[in-house]
Amino acid sequence: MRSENEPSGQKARSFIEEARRSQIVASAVEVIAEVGFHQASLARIAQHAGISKGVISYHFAGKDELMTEVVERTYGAIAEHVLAKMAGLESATQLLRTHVMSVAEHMRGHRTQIKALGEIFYNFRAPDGRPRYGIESSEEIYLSLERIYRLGQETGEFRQFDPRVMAVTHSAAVDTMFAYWMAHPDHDLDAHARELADLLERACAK
Amino acid sequence: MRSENEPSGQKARSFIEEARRSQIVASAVEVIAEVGFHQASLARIAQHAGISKGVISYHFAGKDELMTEVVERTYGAIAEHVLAKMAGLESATQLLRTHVMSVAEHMRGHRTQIKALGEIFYNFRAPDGRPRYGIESSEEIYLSLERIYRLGQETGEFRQFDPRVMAVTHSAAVDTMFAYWMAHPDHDLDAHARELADLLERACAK
Amino acid sequence: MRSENEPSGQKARSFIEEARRSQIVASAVEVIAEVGFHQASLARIAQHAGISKGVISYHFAGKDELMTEVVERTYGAIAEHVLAKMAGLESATQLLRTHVMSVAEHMRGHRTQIKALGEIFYNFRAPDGRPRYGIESSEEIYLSLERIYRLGQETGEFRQFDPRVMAVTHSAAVDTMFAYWMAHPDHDLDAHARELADLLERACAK
Amino acid sequence: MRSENEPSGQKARSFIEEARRSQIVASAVEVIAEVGFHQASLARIAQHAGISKGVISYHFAGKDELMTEVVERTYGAIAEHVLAKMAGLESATQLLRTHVMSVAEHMRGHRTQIKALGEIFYNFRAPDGRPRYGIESSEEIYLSLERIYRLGQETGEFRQFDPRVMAVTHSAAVDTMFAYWMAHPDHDLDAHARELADLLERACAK
DNA sequence: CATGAATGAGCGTTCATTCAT
DNA sequence: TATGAATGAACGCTCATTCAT
Repeated sequence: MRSENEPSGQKARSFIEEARRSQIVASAVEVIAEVGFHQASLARIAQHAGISKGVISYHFAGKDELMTEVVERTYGAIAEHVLAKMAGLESATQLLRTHVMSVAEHMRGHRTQIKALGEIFYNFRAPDGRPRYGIESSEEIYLSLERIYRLGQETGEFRQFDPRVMAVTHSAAVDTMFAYWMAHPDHDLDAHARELADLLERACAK
Repeated sequence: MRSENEPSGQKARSFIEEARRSQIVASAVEVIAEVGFHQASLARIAQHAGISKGVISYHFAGKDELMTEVVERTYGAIAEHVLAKMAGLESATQLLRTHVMSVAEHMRGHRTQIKALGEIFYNFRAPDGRPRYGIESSEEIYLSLERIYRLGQETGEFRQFDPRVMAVTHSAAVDTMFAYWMAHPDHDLDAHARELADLLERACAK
Repeated sequence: MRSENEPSGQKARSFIEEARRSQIVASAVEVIAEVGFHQASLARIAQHAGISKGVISYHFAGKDELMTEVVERTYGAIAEHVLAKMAGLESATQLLRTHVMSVAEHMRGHRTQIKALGEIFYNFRAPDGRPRYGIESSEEIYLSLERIYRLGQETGEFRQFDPRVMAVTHSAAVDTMFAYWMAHPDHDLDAHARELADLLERACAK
Repeated sequence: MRSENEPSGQKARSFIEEARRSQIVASAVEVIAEVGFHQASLARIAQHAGISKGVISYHFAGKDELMTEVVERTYGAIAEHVLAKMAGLESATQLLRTHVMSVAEHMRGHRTQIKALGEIFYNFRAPDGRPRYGIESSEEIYLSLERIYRLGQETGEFRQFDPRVMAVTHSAAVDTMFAYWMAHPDHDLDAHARELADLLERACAK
């Protein structure tokens, strides 16, 4: 196991190692998206990547670490894209609409990754049986969205409502927009996003 | 399989059998809710019920039939409750609000069942690997909700919008209200439901 | 278990009991012939007979006793038929030919029974793993056939040869004639029997 | 399954792997010969070989593949030996006698293998319940033997008879010679083979 | 670094048998 | 007599993990 060699914890990974990790993560994403979390065995992931099972064990402490890495990379990519789009905007309405639209935008180009992300969020559990990423781990998102809704209330753009309920609903609506689109690939994602933005905007309006 | 012991093909289930099936279904619900679909092995379900593994195989053709039964019973109970509450209502606004409120009402008394239901919906797959209850099987719900929203548009209560997006969002918001409440048991479910009803009502308002 | 009630071992079976045993044996024969010895579970045999599994356990000490009964009844029927045909014949050649022809005759009307018999002979094993009816249990047949061949040698009809090899070969040829006919139902069983009788007769001729 | 660990699809088997497969096949042969096909579970075969159950699953796709391999290796060895002995012979009488004698010769050194082969032939069934190697799969042998008998008829060595009946009988006689010898280890196999060759030769003679 | 090999626990399922009613 | 119910062992198989090379 790699970590045995790095008691200090932070030694930089070699280029080769980084490449292997990326390759394995990519393979994991594809396999999970295709066959689901539980059918995505290390054997299948290795086979899909064209490497031996042992390689995965060598580069990752276990299946858990691999899954965690998938989540971090995939989730990070969404956040990066969305935050870039929202940077500089000042009105709550604009922020709200931009969030919905930019997530949809990102979805279109990253179906597989987001599918895999959802599978892991929903299925990955600690050895004690408790979900590793329960809804608790959405707290960060809820806080971000709440900030937008609170801003709108402060500026007077929005009526008074419970920002937490709005954030939870907003988040759920966006996630399900993705799931619906995955199940109905001909569905017009852009139109859905626009309708959803309207919906949320009106729900907040005074 | 049960029929091994029974000459006649279609005999109604005996009282004892019905009791056992119910007991097993109940145990399955509890185990699934606690450890998740995939960790809910027949061995665990049997152990939890205090019976031997073979009993389950005796009363159910297989894990599939057991899961199907759990879904039918649990989902049926929700539908029954909600439909009863909505019966007789005529205004789309009332229907919409009642749907949200009555689902929340039911949730409060059936946490475990609904948790298990979600696990099965999300994780149960056919032998070919395809989800048994994918988002496709929400079609029925979407159609029901669409009917409400269309009614509102026809009566002039609601503005023009895409009823499908509204239905999908409504459904997601309700499901996530449940998940959020499960993760935060002190959360005020009723208040959330009321806020959500407001939110949806305003989103539709002219 | 029945035998518990009859320490003396020989109490006559009631009419009802006899009927049940016959019914179960008949069902066992049909099931074994259709799906093979190992797939012929008590459950399947009971289901095929339209009775509950428990009935079999009640009337037979176990699967072993049932199988033994099938063998005895089926084998007895063949012996009865063949011996009747051979009764009164005196020349070894006639006896030999009649044996082959009468077995074939019986086969035509008892495909299922003989198929089942073969399955049991070949597959039925004692708990220690040893075949219950190995080739050792053909000893009786071999002795009968040997008697015919010895007779022919004594009367001068036949040349000198090892009667045991002839008997073993004769028996195998007849059994395989059946197996071949089962696999090729359009095969002309009578013609095969006649050819086989010729073959054996010539093999013995001076 | 082996391929899990192997990137390239068609790589030749390593020496070690080949050794393990041979070891497992050998163990399977011994266990099958001793306790019969159906009692020969993977657990027993593994235990007999002194390895864990998983090893078998690792080297063979499943029980089916293992059984198929046993058949191929064992049957191949017989064919090889017999064909070598028959090569170059031209008279039908010689071919016939050599076939019987060389099979017997091979039997003497491969009791266990041939016993196991018989078990598999008779008991191995496809998932649909149909025998994997029924009497139908003896067709190849029948054709070979028929060729010999036809040759004899053409050259005038043999009288006219149905070559198929002769082939089926020949094959059955040889198989049963083996079974008889297995049950009676003191039986003189060579003498039996010689007697059988005489028997068949005379049965064909003009 | 990477591999192939091996492990052992756990899975869903089948089945002969036992037993109270 | 007959039944439905229940048991528990064994089955083939999957899989994350470990390890010598």
